[in-house]
Amino acid sequence: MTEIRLYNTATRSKQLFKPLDPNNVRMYVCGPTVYDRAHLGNARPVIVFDTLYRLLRHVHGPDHVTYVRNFTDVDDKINATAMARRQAGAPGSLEQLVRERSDETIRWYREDMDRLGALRPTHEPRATEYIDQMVALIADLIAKGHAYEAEGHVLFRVRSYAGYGRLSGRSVDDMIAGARVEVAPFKEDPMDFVLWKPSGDDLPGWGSPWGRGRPGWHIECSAMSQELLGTSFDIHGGGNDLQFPHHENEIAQSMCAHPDAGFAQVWMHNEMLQVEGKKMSKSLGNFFTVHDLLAQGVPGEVIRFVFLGTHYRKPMDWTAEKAQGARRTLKKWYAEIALADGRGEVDAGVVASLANDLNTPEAISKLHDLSARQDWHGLRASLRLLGLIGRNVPDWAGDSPVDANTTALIEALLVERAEARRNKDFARADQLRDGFVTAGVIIMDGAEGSTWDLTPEFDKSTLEALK
RNA sequence: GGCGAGUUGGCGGAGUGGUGACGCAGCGGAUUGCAAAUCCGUGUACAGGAGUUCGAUUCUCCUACUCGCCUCCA
Repeated sequence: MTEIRLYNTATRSKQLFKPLDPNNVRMYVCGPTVYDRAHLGNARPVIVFDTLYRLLRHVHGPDHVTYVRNFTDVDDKINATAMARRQAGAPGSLEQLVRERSDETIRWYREDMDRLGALRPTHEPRATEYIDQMVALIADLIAKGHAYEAEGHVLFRVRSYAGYGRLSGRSVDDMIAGARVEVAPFKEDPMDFVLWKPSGDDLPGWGSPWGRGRPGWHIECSAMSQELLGTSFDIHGGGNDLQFPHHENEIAQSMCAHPDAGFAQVWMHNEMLQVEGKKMSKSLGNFFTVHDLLAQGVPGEVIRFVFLGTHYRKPMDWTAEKAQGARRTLKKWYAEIALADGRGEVDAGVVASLANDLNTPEAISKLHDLSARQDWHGLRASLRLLGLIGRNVPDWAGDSPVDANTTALIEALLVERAEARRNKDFARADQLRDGFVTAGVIIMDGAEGSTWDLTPEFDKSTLEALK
Protein backbone atom coordinates (compact mmCIF):
# COMPACT_ATOMS: atom_id res chain seq x y z
CA MET A 1 0.00 0.00 0.00
CA THR A 2 1.14 3.51 -0.74
CA GLU A 3 2.74 5.18 2.25
CA ILE A 4 1.42 8.66 2.83
CA ARG A 5 3.53 11.27 4.53
CA LEU A 6 1.92 14.41 5.87
CA TYR A 7 3.29 17.50 7.54
CA ASN A 8 1.82 17.74 11.01
CA THR A 9 1.61 21.26 12.35
CA ALA A 10 1.44 19.86 15.88
CA THR A 11 4.89 18.28 15.60
CA ARG A 12 6.26 20.61 12.92
CA SER A 13 7.50 17.69 10.91
CA LYS A 14 6.53 15.47 8.07
CA GLN A 15 5.56 12.04 9.31
CA LEU A 16 4.24 8.74 8.09
CA PHE A 17 0.46 8.73 8.18
CA LYS A 18 -0.95 5.81 10.14
CA PRO A 19 -4.73 5.89 10.45
CA LEU A 20 -6.23 4.91 13.77
CA ASP A 21 -8.53 2.61 11.84
CA PRO A 22 -7.48 1.89 8.23
CA ASN A 23 -11.03 0.83 7.50
CA ASN A 24 -12.35 4.22 8.47
CA VAL A 25 -9.95 7.07 7.94
CA ARG A 26 -11.50 10.16 9.50
CA MET A 27 -10.86 13.77 8.55
CA TYR A 28 -12.41 17.00 9.80
CA VAL A 29 -11.96 20.33 8.01
CA CYS A 30 -13.20 23.68 9.24
CA GLY A 31 -15.71 24.92 6.73
CA PRO A 32 -17.06 28.35 5.93
CA THR A 33 -19.11 30.78 7.91
CA VAL A 34 -22.08 31.06 5.61
CA TYR A 35 -22.79 34.75 5.63
CA ASP A 36 -22.09 35.46 1.95
CA ARG A 37 -20.60 34.13 -1.28
CA ALA A 38 -17.33 32.24 -0.89
CA HIS A 39 -14.36 34.37 -1.91
CA LEU A 40 -11.42 32.94 -3.78
CA GLY A 41 -9.45 32.41 -0.57
CA ASN A 42 -12.18 30.14 0.72
CA ALA A 43 -11.52 27.86 -2.21
CA ARG A 44 -8.00 27.01 -1.16
CA PRO A 45 -8.69 24.72 1.80
CA VAL A 46 -11.54 23.19 -0.16
CA ILE A 47 -9.24 22.23 -3.03
CA VAL A 48 -6.34 21.23 -0.80
CA PHE A 49 -8.36 18.93 1.42
CA ASP A 50 -10.42 17.62 -1.46
CA THR A 51 -7.15 16.52 -3.02
CA LEU A 52 -6.20 14.83 0.24
CA TYR A 53 -9.64 13.22 0.42
CA ARG A 54 -9.19 11.87 -3.10
CA LEU A 55 -5.75 10.53 -2.25
CA LEU A 56 -7.04 8.81 0.89
CA ARG A 57 -9.89 7.29 -1.07
CA HIS A 58 -7.46 6.11 -3.70
CA VAL A 59 -5.16 4.48 -1.15
CA HIS A 60 -7.66 3.18 1.43
CA GLY A 61 -10.70 2.73 -0.78
CA PRO A 62 -13.61 5.12 -1.28
CA ASP A 63 -15.71 3.42 1.37
CA HIS A 64 -13.04 3.69 4.04
CA VAL A 65 -12.74 7.44 4.36
CA THR A 66 -15.07 9.75 6.28
CA TYR A 67 -14.74 13.43 5.55
CA VAL A 68 -16.57 16.04 7.62
CA ARG A 69 -16.66 19.71 6.74
CA ASN A 70 -18.97 21.95 8.72
CA PHE A 71 -21.03 25.00 7.95
CA THR A 72 -20.90 27.72 10.59
CA ASP A 73 -24.37 29.19 10.56
CA VAL A 74 -24.22 30.95 13.92
CA ASP A 75 -22.76 34.33 13.12
CA ASP A 76 -23.42 38.01 13.65
CA LYS A 77 -23.10 38.85 9.95
CA ILE A 78 -25.82 36.35 9.14
CA ASN A 79 -27.94 37.88 11.86
CA ALA A 80 -27.28 41.34 10.48
CA THR A 81 -28.45 40.33 7.02
CA ALA A 82 -31.56 38.71 8.47
CA MET A 83 -32.34 41.80 10.52
CA ALA A 84 -31.84 44.06 7.53
CA ARG A 85 -34.26 41.94 5.54
CA ARG A 86 -36.82 42.06 8.28
CA GLN A 87 -36.50 45.83 8.42
CA ALA A 88 -37.03 45.88 4.66
CA GLY A 89 -40.32 44.10 5.21
CA ALA A 90 -39.41 40.47 4.56
CA PRO A 91 -41.96 38.05 6.03
CA GLY A 92 -41.13 35.49 8.70
CA SER A 93 -39.51 35.40 12.11
CA LEU A 94 -35.91 36.37 12.66
CA GLU A 95 -35.03 32.69 13.08
CA GLN A 96 -36.62 31.91 9.73
CA LEU A 97 -34.83 34.78 8.02
CA VAL A 98 -31.51 33.65 9.52
CA ARG A 99 -32.19 30.15 8.31
CA GLU A 100 -33.09 31.42 4.84
CA ARG A 101 -29.87 33.42 4.62
CA SER A 102 -27.76 30.40 5.61
CA ASP A 103 -29.71 28.18 3.26
CA GLU A 104 -29.07 30.36 0.27
CA THR A 105 -25.41 30.87 1.13
CA ILE A 106 -24.90 27.14 1.57
CA ARG A 107 -26.55 26.51 -1.77
CA TRP A 108 -24.19 29.01 -3.44
CA TYR A 109 -21.21 27.48 -1.70
CA ARG A 110 -22.06 24.01 -2.90
CA GLU A 111 -22.65 25.17 -6.46
CA ASP A 112 -19.33 27.01 -6.56
CA MET A 113 -17.28 24.25 -4.94
CA ASP A 114 -18.84 21.64 -7.21
CA ARG A 115 -17.56 23.66 -10.14
CA LEU A 116 -14.05 23.47 -8.69
CA GLY A 117 -14.20 19.70 -8.89
CA ALA A 118 -14.45 19.27 -5.12
CA LEU A 119 -16.25 16.14 -4.00
CA ARG A 120 -18.96 16.63 -1.42
CA PRO A 121 -17.74 15.58 2.02
CA THR A 122 -19.35 12.60 3.69
CA HIS A 123 -21.03 14.93 6.19
CA GLU A 124 -21.63 18.68 6.05
CA PRO A 125 -23.04 19.44 9.48
CA ARG A 126 -24.55 22.80 10.34
CA ALA A 127 -23.69 24.26 13.71
CA THR A 128 -27.32 25.09 14.48
CA GLU A 129 -28.21 21.41 14.28
CA TYR A 130 -25.73 20.45 16.98
CA ILE A 131 -26.64 22.91 19.71
CA ASP A 132 -27.66 20.10 22.08
CA GLN A 133 -24.26 18.46 21.73
CA MET A 134 -22.55 21.78 22.35
CA VAL A 135 -24.58 22.43 25.48
CA ALA A 136 -23.75 18.95 26.75
CA LEU A 137 -20.07 19.46 26.04
CA ILE A 138 -20.04 22.82 27.81
CA ALA A 139 -21.82 21.33 30.82
CA ASP A 140 -19.22 18.57 30.91
CA LEU A 141 -16.39 21.10 30.83
CA ILE A 142 -17.94 23.01 33.71
CA ALA A 143 -18.35 19.78 35.69
CA LYS A 144 -14.69 18.95 35.13
CA GLY A 145 -13.57 22.38 36.28
CA HIS A 146 -12.42 23.62 32.88
CA ALA A 147 -15.16 26.20 32.42
CA TYR A 148 -17.15 28.62 34.53
CA GLU A 149 -20.24 30.73 34.28
CA ALA A 150 -20.03 34.49 34.61
CA GLU A 151 -22.74 37.06 33.92
CA GLY A 152 -24.68 34.80 31.60
CA HIS A 153 -21.53 33.74 29.74
CA VAL A 154 -19.71 30.48 30.01
CA LEU A 155 -15.96 30.80 29.66
CA PHE A 156 -13.22 28.27 29.13
CA ARG A 157 -10.58 28.37 31.84
CA VAL A 158 -7.45 28.42 29.73
CA ARG A 159 -5.10 28.02 32.70
CA SER A 160 -6.73 24.68 33.44
CA TYR A 161 -5.23 23.13 30.33
CA ALA A 162 -1.47 22.81 30.48
CA GLY A 163 -1.12 22.09 26.78
CA TYR A 164 -2.63 25.38 25.73
CA GLY A 165 -0.49 27.08 23.07
CA ARG A 166 1.36 23.92 21.96
CA LEU A 167 -0.14 23.84 18.46
CA SER A 168 0.66 27.44 17.61
CA GLY A 169 3.90 27.55 19.58
CA ARG A 170 2.88 30.26 22.00
CA SER A 171 2.95 30.53 25.72
CA VAL A 172 -0.05 31.94 27.49
CA ASP A 173 2.08 34.58 29.19
CA ASP A 174 3.56 35.77 25.89
CA MET A 175 0.13 36.06 24.41
CA ILE A 176 -1.15 38.15 27.28
CA ALA A 177 1.89 40.39 26.98
CA GLY A 178 1.23 41.02 23.31
CA ALA A 179 -2.54 41.03 23.45
CA ARG A 180 -4.35 43.87 21.77
CA VAL A 181 -7.80 42.73 22.75
CA GLU A 182 -9.88 44.40 25.37
CA VAL A 183 -10.54 42.06 28.24
CA ALA A 184 -14.08 41.54 29.43
CA PRO A 185 -14.26 42.32 33.16
CA PHE A 186 -15.96 39.06 34.07
CA LYS A 187 -13.09 36.91 32.84
CA GLU A 188 -10.97 35.16 35.46
CA ASP A 189 -8.04 35.39 33.10
CA PRO A 190 -7.54 37.53 30.00
CA MET A 191 -7.01 34.49 27.77
CA ASP A 192 -10.26 32.77 28.72
CA PHE A 193 -12.59 32.50 25.77
CA VAL A 194 -16.33 32.24 25.37
CA LEU A 195 -18.13 28.92 25.11
CA TRP A 196 -21.63 30.35 25.47
CA LYS A 197 -22.94 33.86 25.40
CA PRO A 198 -26.36 35.35 26.13
CA SER A 199 -28.69 36.42 23.32
CA GLY A 200 -31.06 39.33 23.63
CA ASP A 201 -34.56 39.08 22.23
CA ASP A 202 -33.36 40.53 18.93
CA LEU A 203 -30.89 37.73 18.30
CA PRO A 204 -31.21 34.01 17.61
CA GLY A 205 -30.88 31.99 20.76
CA TRP A 206 -31.37 28.58 22.30
CA GLY A 207 -32.33 27.53 25.76
CA SER A 208 -29.55 26.32 28.03
CA PRO A 209 -28.77 25.84 31.71
CA TRP A 210 -27.20 29.32 31.55
CA GLY A 211 -30.19 31.02 30.00
CA ARG A 212 -31.16 31.78 26.44
CA GLY A 213 -28.05 32.24 24.37
CA ARG A 214 -25.86 31.03 21.56
CA PRO A 215 -22.58 29.14 21.35
CA GLY A 216 -19.16 30.68 20.93
CA TRP A 217 -17.35 29.97 17.72
CA HIS A 218 -14.91 27.26 18.75
CA ILE A 219 -17.20 24.86 20.57
CA GLU A 220 -19.10 23.85 17.45
CA CYS A 221 -16.15 22.07 15.87
CA SER A 222 -15.39 20.18 19.06
CA ALA A 223 -19.01 19.09 19.33
CA MET A 224 -19.53 18.16 15.70
CA SER A 225 -16.27 16.30 15.24
CA GLN A 226 -16.98 14.30 18.36
CA GLU A 227 -20.50 13.48 17.22
CA LEU A 228 -19.56 12.48 13.67
CA LEU A 229 -16.02 11.17 13.99
CA GLY A 230 -15.60 10.27 17.65
CA THR A 231 -13.39 11.64 20.40
CA SER A 232 -10.30 10.82 18.39
CA PHE A 233 -9.77 10.85 14.66
CA ASP A 234 -6.99 11.14 12.12
CA ILE A 235 -6.74 14.50 10.40
CA HIS A 236 -7.92 17.97 11.26
CA GLY A 237 -7.46 20.65 8.62
CA GLY A 238 -8.08 24.28 7.85
CA GLY A 239 -6.42 27.52 6.87
CA ASN A 240 -3.39 28.55 8.88
CA ASP A 241 -5.24 31.62 10.09
CA LEU A 242 -7.31 29.20 12.15
CA GLN A 243 -4.30 27.75 13.89
CA PHE A 244 -4.73 30.40 16.53
CA PRO A 245 -7.02 30.86 18.25
CA HIS A 246 -9.62 28.57 16.71
CA HIS A 247 -7.73 25.29 16.61
CA GLU A 248 -5.90 25.97 19.83
CA ASN A 249 -9.24 26.45 21.54
CA GLU A 250 -10.74 23.39 19.90
CA ILE A 251 -7.90 21.29 21.21
CA ALA A 252 -8.31 22.72 24.70
CA GLN A 253 -12.05 21.97 24.72
CA SER A 254 -11.82 18.48 23.30
CA MET A 255 -8.77 17.39 25.24
CA CYS A 256 -10.22 18.60 28.52
CA ALA A 257 -13.51 16.86 27.85
CA HIS A 258 -11.78 13.62 26.83
CA PRO A 259 -8.26 13.66 28.29
CA ASP A 260 -7.39 10.16 27.14
CA ALA A 261 -8.82 10.24 23.65
CA GLY A 262 -6.13 12.22 21.86
CA PHE A 263 -8.44 14.19 19.60
CA ALA A 264 -6.91 14.86 16.15
CA GLN A 265 -3.69 12.99 15.32
CA VAL A 266 -2.51 15.16 12.45
CA TRP A 267 -3.08 18.88 12.08
CA MET A 268 -2.80 20.33 8.62
CA HIS A 269 -2.92 23.98 7.64
CA ASN A 270 -2.92 25.52 4.21
CA GLU A 271 -1.20 28.84 3.59
CA MET A 272 -3.10 31.91 2.49
CA LEU A 273 -3.99 33.13 -0.95
CA GLN A 274 -2.80 36.34 -2.51
CA VAL A 275 -3.98 38.12 -5.64
CA GLU A 276 -1.41 39.61 -8.01
CA GLY A 277 1.11 39.60 -5.19
CA LYS A 278 -1.06 41.24 -2.56
CA LYS A 279 -3.38 40.11 0.15
CA MET A 280 -6.90 39.97 -1.13
CA SER A 281 -8.93 42.67 0.55
CA LYS A 282 -11.89 44.83 -0.19
CA SER A 283 -9.89 47.99 0.43
CA LEU A 284 -7.30 47.07 -2.21
CA GLY A 285 -10.04 46.42 -4.72
CA ASN A 286 -8.71 42.96 -5.54
CA PHE A 287 -11.41 41.10 -3.68
CA PHE A 288 -13.51 38.67 -5.64
CA THR A 289 -15.57 35.57 -5.13
CA VAL A 290 -15.34 32.19 -6.77
CA HIS A 291 -18.64 32.95 -8.39
CA ASP A 292 -17.27 36.19 -9.88
CA LEU A 293 -14.43 34.29 -11.49
CA LEU A 294 -16.68 31.56 -12.85
CA ALA A 295 -19.06 34.17 -14.21
CA GLN A 296 -16.17 35.83 -16.01
CA GLY A 297 -15.65 32.59 -17.87
CA VAL A 298 -12.74 31.18 -15.89
CA PRO A 299 -13.58 27.47 -15.70
CA GLY A 300 -13.47 25.69 -12.35
CA GLU A 301 -10.85 23.29 -13.67
CA VAL A 302 -8.60 26.24 -14.47
CA ILE A 303 -8.99 27.63 -10.96
CA ARG A 304 -8.23 24.24 -9.50
CA PHE A 305 -5.19 23.74 -11.72
CA VAL A 306 -3.75 27.12 -10.70
CA PHE A 307 -4.27 26.26 -7.05
CA LEU A 308 -2.60 22.87 -7.39
CA GLY A 309 0.38 24.56 -9.03
CA THR A 310 1.58 25.83 -5.65
CA HIS A 311 2.26 23.59 -2.68
CA TYR A 312 -0.44 24.01 -0.04
CA ARG A 313 1.98 25.13 2.66
CA LYS A 314 3.24 28.07 0.64
CA PRO A 315 1.47 31.34 -0.03
CA MET A 316 -0.27 31.12 -3.38
CA ASP A 317 -0.55 34.00 -5.76
CA TRP A 318 -3.57 34.13 -8.05
CA THR A 319 -2.75 35.92 -11.29
CA ALA A 320 -4.55 36.29 -14.58
CA GLU A 321 -1.40 35.09 -16.30
CA LYS A 322 -1.44 31.81 -14.41
CA ALA A 323 -5.07 31.29 -15.27
CA GLN A 324 -4.33 31.80 -18.93
CA GLY A 325 -1.47 29.31 -18.85
CA ALA A 326 -3.59 26.79 -16.98
CA ARG A 327 -6.31 27.08 -19.56
CA ARG A 328 -3.90 26.37 -22.39
CA THR A 329 -2.32 23.37 -20.68
CA LEU A 330 -5.63 21.82 -19.71
CA LYS A 331 -7.07 22.34 -23.14
CA LYS A 332 -4.10 20.58 -24.69
CA TRP A 333 -4.43 17.64 -22.31
CA TYR A 334 -8.16 17.39 -22.77
CA ALA A 335 -7.64 17.16 -26.51
CA GLU A 336 -5.02 14.46 -26.02
CA ILE A 337 -7.13 12.27 -23.76
CA ALA A 338 -10.27 12.59 -25.85
CA LEU A 339 -9.78 9.09 -27.20
CA ALA A 340 -8.72 7.49 -23.91
CA ASP A 341 -11.49 5.38 -22.46
CA GLY A 342 -10.96 6.31 -18.85
CA ARG A 343 -10.03 2.83 -17.76
CA GLY A 344 -6.33 3.53 -17.53
CA GLU A 345 -4.31 3.22 -14.36
CA VAL A 346 -3.44 6.26 -12.32
CA ASP A 347 0.25 6.99 -12.77
CA ALA A 348 2.30 5.71 -9.83
CA GLY A 349 4.47 8.81 -9.93
CA VAL A 350 1.48 11.07 -9.53
CA VAL A 351 0.31 9.07 -6.52
CA ALA A 352 3.82 9.12 -5.05
CA SER A 353 3.97 12.89 -5.38
CA LEU A 354 0.62 13.33 -3.68
CA ALA A 355 1.58 10.85 -0.99
CA ASN A 356 4.56 13.05 -0.21
CA ASP A 357 2.64 15.68 1.74
CA LEU A 358 0.45 16.57 -1.23
CA ASN A 359 3.19 17.70 -3.56
CA THR A 360 0.75 18.78 -6.23
CA PRO A 361 3.24 20.87 -8.25
CA GLU A 362 5.36 17.77 -8.66
CA ALA A 363 2.28 15.75 -9.52
CA ILE A 364 1.53 18.21 -12.28
CA SER A 365 5.03 17.81 -13.64
CA LYS A 366 4.29 14.07 -13.81
CA LEU A 367 1.21 14.88 -15.86
CA HIS A 368 3.46 16.71 -18.31
CA ASP A 369 5.59 13.56 -18.46
CA LEU A 370 2.56 11.42 -19.25
CA SER A 371 1.59 13.84 -21.98
CA ALA A 372 5.10 13.79 -23.46
CA ARG A 373 5.13 9.98 -23.35
CA GLN A 374 1.72 9.96 -25.01
CA ASP A 375 0.27 7.82 -22.24
CA TRP A 376 -3.24 9.12 -22.75
CA HIS A 377 -4.93 6.53 -20.56
CA GLY A 378 -2.60 7.23 -17.68
CA LEU A 379 -3.01 10.94 -18.17
CA ARG A 380 -6.76 10.71 -18.11
CA ALA A 381 -6.85 8.55 -15.00
CA SER A 382 -4.36 10.82 -13.24
CA LEU A 383 -6.28 13.97 -14.15
CA ARG A 384 -9.30 12.26 -12.71
CA LEU A 385 -7.53 11.54 -9.44
CA LEU A 386 -6.53 15.18 -9.16
CA GLY A 387 -10.09 16.28 -9.77
CA LEU A 388 -9.17 18.04 -12.98
CA ILE A 389 -11.68 16.07 -14.99
CA GLY A 390 -14.92 14.36 -14.11
CA ARG A 391 -16.55 11.68 -16.17
CA ASN A 392 -16.21 13.74 -19.33
CA VAL A 393 -13.99 16.42 -20.76
CA PRO A 394 -15.57 19.73 -19.74
CA ASP A 395 -17.58 21.53 -22.37
CA TRP A 396 -15.39 24.61 -22.44
CA ALA A 397 -12.43 22.54 -23.61
CA GLY A 398 -14.21 20.76 -26.41
CA ASP A 399 -14.74 22.16 -29.84
CA SER A 400 -15.95 25.66 -29.19
CA PRO A 401 -19.68 25.84 -29.70
CA VAL A 402 -19.77 27.99 -32.80
CA ASP A 403 -22.82 28.99 -34.74
CA ALA A 404 -23.10 27.69 -38.28
CA ASN A 405 -22.65 31.17 -39.69
CA THR A 406 -19.26 31.64 -38.13
CA THR A 407 -18.16 28.16 -39.10
CA ALA A 408 -19.14 28.76 -42.71
CA LEU A 409 -17.39 32.09 -42.75
CA ILE A 410 -14.15 30.67 -41.36
CA GLU A 411 -14.24 27.75 -43.75
CA ALA A 412 -14.85 30.05 -46.70
CA LEU A 413 -12.01 32.33 -45.71
CA LEU A 414 -9.73 29.34 -45.29
CA VAL A 415 -10.58 28.16 -48.79
CA GLU A 416 -9.89 31.63 -50.10
CA ARG A 417 -6.57 31.68 -48.33
CA ALA A 418 -5.62 28.29 -49.73
CA GLU A 419 -6.42 29.52 -53.21
CA ALA A 420 -4.46 32.71 -52.70
CA ARG A 421 -1.48 30.67 -51.59
CA ARG A 422 -1.82 28.38 -54.58
CA ASN A 423 -1.90 31.45 -56.84
CA LYS A 424 1.06 32.94 -54.98
CA ASP A 425 -1.05 35.90 -53.96
CA PHE A 426 0.80 36.12 -50.67
CA ALA A 427 -0.43 39.61 -49.88
CA ARG A 428 -4.01 38.38 -49.62
CA ALA A 429 -2.96 35.14 -47.92
CA ASP A 430 -1.04 37.03 -45.24
CA GLN A 431 -3.84 39.53 -44.82
CA LEU A 432 -6.21 36.65 -44.08
CA ARG A 433 -3.71 34.93 -41.81
CA ASP A 434 -3.11 38.07 -39.74
CA GLY A 435 -6.83 38.79 -39.77
CA PHE A 436 -7.58 35.42 -38.22
CA VAL A 437 -5.10 36.13 -35.45
CA THR A 438 -6.62 39.55 -34.76
CA ALA A 439 -10.11 38.09 -34.74
CA GLY A 440 -9.08 35.41 -32.24
CA VAL A 441 -9.09 32.44 -34.57
CA ILE A 442 -6.19 30.04 -34.32
CA ILE A 443 -5.25 28.47 -37.64
CA MET A 444 -3.19 25.31 -37.67
CA ASP A 445 -1.83 24.29 -41.05
CA GLY A 446 -1.13 20.60 -41.43
CA ALA A 447 -0.21 18.25 -44.22
CA GLU A 448 -3.82 17.32 -44.74
CA GLY A 449 -5.20 20.85 -44.66
CA SER A 450 -5.95 23.52 -42.07
CA THR A 451 -7.79 23.18 -38.80
CA TRP A 452 -8.92 26.01 -36.58
CA ASP A 453 -10.06 26.91 -33.11
CA LEU A 454 -11.38 29.99 -31.36
CA THR A 455 -9.64 31.76 -28.51
CA PRO A 456 -11.70 33.23 -25.67
CA GLU A 457 -11.05 36.61 -27.27
CA PHE A 458 -12.79 35.67 -30.52
CA ASP A 459 -14.51 38.64 -32.12
CA LYS A 460 -16.93 37.97 -34.94
CA SER A 461 -17.09 41.48 -36.35
CA THR A 462 -13.32 41.51 -36.83
CA LEU A 463 -13.64 38.27 -38.72
CA GLU A 464 -16.44 39.56 -40.92
CA ALA A 465 -14.34 42.56 -41.88
CA LEU A 466 -11.99 40.14 -43.63
CA LYS A 467 -14.49 39.28 -46.35
C1' G B 1 6.11 43.83 20.98
C1' G B 2 5.17 38.12 20.81
C1' C B 3 4.81 33.70 17.61
C1' G B 4 5.37 31.45 12.93
C1' A B 5 6.48 30.87 7.60
C1' G B 6 9.39 32.21 3.63
C1' U B 7 13.62 34.40 0.21
C1' U B 8 15.54 29.12 -6.05
C1' G B 9 17.19 30.95 -13.43
C1' G B 10 13.37 36.36 -17.39
C1' C B 11 8.60 34.65 -14.85
C1' G B 12 5.95 30.68 -12.18
C1' G B 13 7.41 26.68 -9.17
C1' A B 14 9.46 21.62 -7.09
C1' G B 15 13.60 19.40 -4.95
C1' U B 16 18.33 17.58 -3.20
C1' G B 17 24.76 17.12 1.20
C1' G B 18 28.02 15.67 -4.57
C1' U B 19 24.69 13.62 -11.81
C1' G B 20 21.26 21.81 -12.32
C1' A B 21 12.69 18.84 -11.87
C1' C B 22 8.78 20.74 -14.59
C1' G B 23 5.86 24.69 -17.07
C1' C B 24 5.75 29.46 -19.58
C1' A B 25 8.78 32.94 -22.07
C1' G B 26 13.52 33.30 -24.83
C1' C B 27 17.25 31.37 -28.17
C1' G B 28 18.95 27.71 -32.25
C1' G B 29 17.28 24.01 -35.81
C1' A B 30 13.47 21.10 -38.69
C1' U B 31 9.01 22.43 -41.12
C1' U B 32 6.62 26.83 -43.89
C1' G B 33 6.15 31.14 -49.74
C1' C B 34 6.70 34.02 -44.82
C1' A B 35 4.35 32.62 -40.37
C1' A B 36 1.37 30.07 -36.64
C1' A B 37 0.91 25.22 -34.63
C1' U B 38 4.07 20.98 -34.10
C1' C B 39 8.76 18.36 -33.42
C1' C B 40 14.12 18.38 -31.94
C1' G B 41 17.79 20.96 -29.23
C1' U B 42 19.11 24.82 -25.71
C1' G B 43 19.43 27.47 -19.39
C1' U B 44 26.59 27.17 -15.56
C1' A B 45 19.40 29.91 -10.35
C1' C B 46 19.51 28.77 -5.36
C1' A B 47 18.94 36.74 -0.52
C1' G B 48 23.89 38.25 2.07
C1' G B 49 27.70 36.73 5.68
C1' A B 50 30.04 33.10 8.84
C1' G B 51 30.45 27.97 10.32
C1' U B 52 30.24 22.30 9.94
C1' U B 53 32.01 19.10 5.74
C1' C B 54 36.43 16.15 1.16
C1' G B 55 32.14 18.89 -0.89
C1' A B 56 26.19 23.10 0.77
C1' U B 57 21.44 25.75 -2.89
C1' U B 58 20.38 21.57 0.65
C1' C B 59 22.71 21.29 7.83
C1' U B 60 23.90 25.29 11.94
C1' C B 61 24.25 30.46 13.41
C1' C B 62 23.86 35.69 12.28
C1' U B 63 22.02 39.76 9.10
C1' A B 64 18.61 41.86 5.56
C1' C B 65 14.02 41.71 3.34
C1' U B 66 8.92 39.70 2.52
C1' C B 67 4.53 37.60 4.38
C1' G B 68 0.98 35.55 7.91
C1' C B 69 -1.20 35.18 12.84
C1' C B 70 -1.87 37.56 17.68
C1' U B 71 -9.17 41.09 15.72
C1' C B 72 -15.33 34.62 15.42
C1' C B 73 -11.00 36.53 7.80
C1' A B 74 -9.78 30.01 4.94
